[in-house]
Amino acid sequence: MFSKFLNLDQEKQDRIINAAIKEFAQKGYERASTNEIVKEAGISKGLLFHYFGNKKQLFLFLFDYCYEIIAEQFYQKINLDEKDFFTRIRQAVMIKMELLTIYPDLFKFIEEAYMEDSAEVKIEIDKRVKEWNDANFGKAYEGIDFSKFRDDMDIKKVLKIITYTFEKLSEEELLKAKLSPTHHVDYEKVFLEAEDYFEIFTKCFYK
Amino acid sequence: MFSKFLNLDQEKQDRIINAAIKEFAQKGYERASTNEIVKEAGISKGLLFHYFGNKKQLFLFLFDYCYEIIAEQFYQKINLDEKDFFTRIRQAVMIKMELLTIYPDLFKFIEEAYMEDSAEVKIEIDKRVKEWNDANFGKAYEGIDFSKFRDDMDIKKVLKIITYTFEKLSEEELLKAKLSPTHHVDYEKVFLEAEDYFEIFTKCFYK
Amino acid sequence: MFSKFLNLDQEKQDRIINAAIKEFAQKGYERASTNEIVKEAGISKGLLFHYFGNKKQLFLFLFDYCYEIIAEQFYQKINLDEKDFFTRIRQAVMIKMELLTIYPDLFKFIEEAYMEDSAEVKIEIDKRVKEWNDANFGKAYEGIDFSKFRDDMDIKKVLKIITYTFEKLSEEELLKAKLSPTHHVDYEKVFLEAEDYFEIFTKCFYK
Amino acid sequence: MFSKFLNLDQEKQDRIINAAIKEFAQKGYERASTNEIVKEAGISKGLLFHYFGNKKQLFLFLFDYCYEIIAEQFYQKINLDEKDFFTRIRQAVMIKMELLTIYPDLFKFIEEAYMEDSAEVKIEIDKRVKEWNDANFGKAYEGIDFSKFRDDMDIKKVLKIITYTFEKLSEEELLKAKLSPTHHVDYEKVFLEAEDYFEIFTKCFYK
DNA sequence: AATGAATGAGTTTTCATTCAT
DNA sequence: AATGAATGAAAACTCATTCAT
Repeated sequence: MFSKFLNLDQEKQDRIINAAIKEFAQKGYERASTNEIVKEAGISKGLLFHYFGNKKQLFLFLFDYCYEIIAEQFYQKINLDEKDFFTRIRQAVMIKMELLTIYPDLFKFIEEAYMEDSAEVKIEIDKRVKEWNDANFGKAYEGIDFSKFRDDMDIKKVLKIITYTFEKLSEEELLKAKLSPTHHVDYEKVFLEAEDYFEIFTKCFYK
Repeated sequence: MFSKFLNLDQEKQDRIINAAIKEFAQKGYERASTNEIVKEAGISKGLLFHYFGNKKQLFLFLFDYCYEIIAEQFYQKINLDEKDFFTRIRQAVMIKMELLTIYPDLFKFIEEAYMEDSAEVKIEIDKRVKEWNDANFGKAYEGIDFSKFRDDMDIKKVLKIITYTFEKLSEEELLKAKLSPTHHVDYEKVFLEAEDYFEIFTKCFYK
Repeated sequence: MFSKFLNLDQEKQDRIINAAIKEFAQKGYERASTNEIVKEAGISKGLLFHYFGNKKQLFLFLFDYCYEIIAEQFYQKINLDEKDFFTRIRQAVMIKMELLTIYPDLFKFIEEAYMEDSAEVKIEIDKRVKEWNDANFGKAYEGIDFSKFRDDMDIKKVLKIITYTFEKLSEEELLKAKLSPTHHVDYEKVFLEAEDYFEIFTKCFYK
Repeated sequence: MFSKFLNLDQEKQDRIINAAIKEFAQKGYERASTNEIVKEAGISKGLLFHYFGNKKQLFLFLFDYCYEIIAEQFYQKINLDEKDFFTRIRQAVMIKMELLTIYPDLFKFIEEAYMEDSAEVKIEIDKRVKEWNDANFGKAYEGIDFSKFRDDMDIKKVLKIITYTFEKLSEEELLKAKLSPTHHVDYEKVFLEAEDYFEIFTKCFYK
């Protein structure tokens, strides 16, 4: 599919990818300009289309690219020997924060992509997100000692409640950051707040 | 502000509003075409701008319009005499579903508006959402008997967990619907699933 | 022609005239908006066209109106008993400056009108200017004692040289004023400079 | 800046330049339509903006282009060895007339540009005119034998009187031409009239 | 492979003028 | 006389995509 592009020398690939991610992250799919991308990447107009066919395919390629990098890094850093659920989740939250500071553009891009509602692109993104979630949900919980959980509740639903809560919390923090003048997330505060929720969940869901 | 528009006969107002909501809901702010809106509404190009000044003001007008209708209907239908939290929430979920089937376009539009990331419009929408939330969060929980909740947990965080869970559940159901061939939400299934969560929450959070 | 308009009570006429002059003076013929004019004048859209037919006729009406007021004032103030040419010219320059400070809008409008190159309007304006000049050239020089001038030169050409010089000088000063930050003409400096030219002309053209 | 445009083959450049000059000369900046220009030039709408960015830049490019051509031709034709002021001026007038018949459109465009009062463009044009005048005023009078002039008058003001007179004369002739049915300047008559003025000036300003 | 000139349908917005009331 | 809603052609400008070189 993108084999022509992937055969380029790494430096050129990076130039193009970074230029494109930057533009999409800043302006969203619709407003992003392929003109700006080629200018920033220092390549010709025709070449971009030679490699990616059209804007949509470029966008989806980048989405997969970003997702893969982040996922790979994530599973490399996480310690799957840790059996306690909450310790594992705590780890995951910290790693996510770490990656956020290392790859802010990739996260920004992914975040924008999630919210993209250009009909053309949304369905494709949603499909990919679903696939990724299905594939990785199990992985993230690999080796967890679920015997610590109460027996009188559907454990799948319990996990969902926990996951939903942390997802919504981080969405809210990102929104707050966007509306604040500095645009910065106060990670320490977030982490402290998260601890409170861990405590509640432990009380509720552990035996 | 929009007094010229609001003095029109209801039928014409509706034609314009429906055409605009449809277009924005389908394509998002940026891609929506004022050309399409006037064509669908059967009015001239100039008239739309005579009433609304520009595309952005039209969009924000529609947002307020949709929000007001839905909120008004919601608070008309909900029974604020019901003191039990979960019974109240159960009511709210049912009313929301009912409204979703009566006004699918309004919800679709609101949903898209939330996710809009055209910088021009996003900030304005976020502002409005924050105001609405601040104003209505208290209202929805008016008269609730919070003494039934456990005393060893921060009740605000508990309420957040519950709210987040139901929000995420409905987001997921809407996404599933979009990806399904029929585009329909299976309300009965959703309701049954919700019951399971109510049970878990009651066990966890009530004394 | 404009009898409908001229039968209005003076106050309403003035409101309309002032609003229109202001708009045209500020933006020129093409960019001036009839919308702004009616808003400023506090009348309806239809009425303006009821009185003046179209934008062009309104513009030409205003041109005549301004010209008449200024000319009338000018010939009222000038002392036609003064027989010496240069004293008379000196008077004329001073009166013009005085009127410029009393009726800045009218002058600004006239000035803009002269420079108007909307083809539609330019020819009409040029025609009127020519007519006015022909009619008034004689009048301005009424009673002048031309016997003081040298006999070996065509006096008509001599007068033209003098007139051209002062016209160009004031054009240049207006341009300078426009390019300066304050937009103000330094009348005193202009007057002193004019004196130098009077001296040269007296030396050259008087016996 | 306009390097993309200047790399085109001459024929295409000319087509575009001529179409644009024609449209601007006829209608002035504001009323000129880029649509008409591309139609006349036989190029696509996008291309014009690819080359010139926007209407204003196109206009200013044309102004510089016209000015340069005319100035270059002028200084190529004028004989700077001629030391007598009036002979030199006579030469200049003739060359200007000659150029006016060779490049009527360029002159027309420049003339309209001078008078342009679209605020957007006027300031830029005025700036350029001032620069050109400062740079070329000295050049035109290079090598002139000013010792022939009377010593009892400020020579700078004398030169201004002479320049103003000829400028106004040609303005008047152009206006007459515009109002005449044929639109043609009667150069012979103009030249004869100019001779009369030369005579007056020689009598007045030479020793 | 690589270029970048060229396209043209598309966008939002403006505005003089009309006309039913 | 007076209103102002309604029109729709026209404006400047954009941009993903193509294609000859």
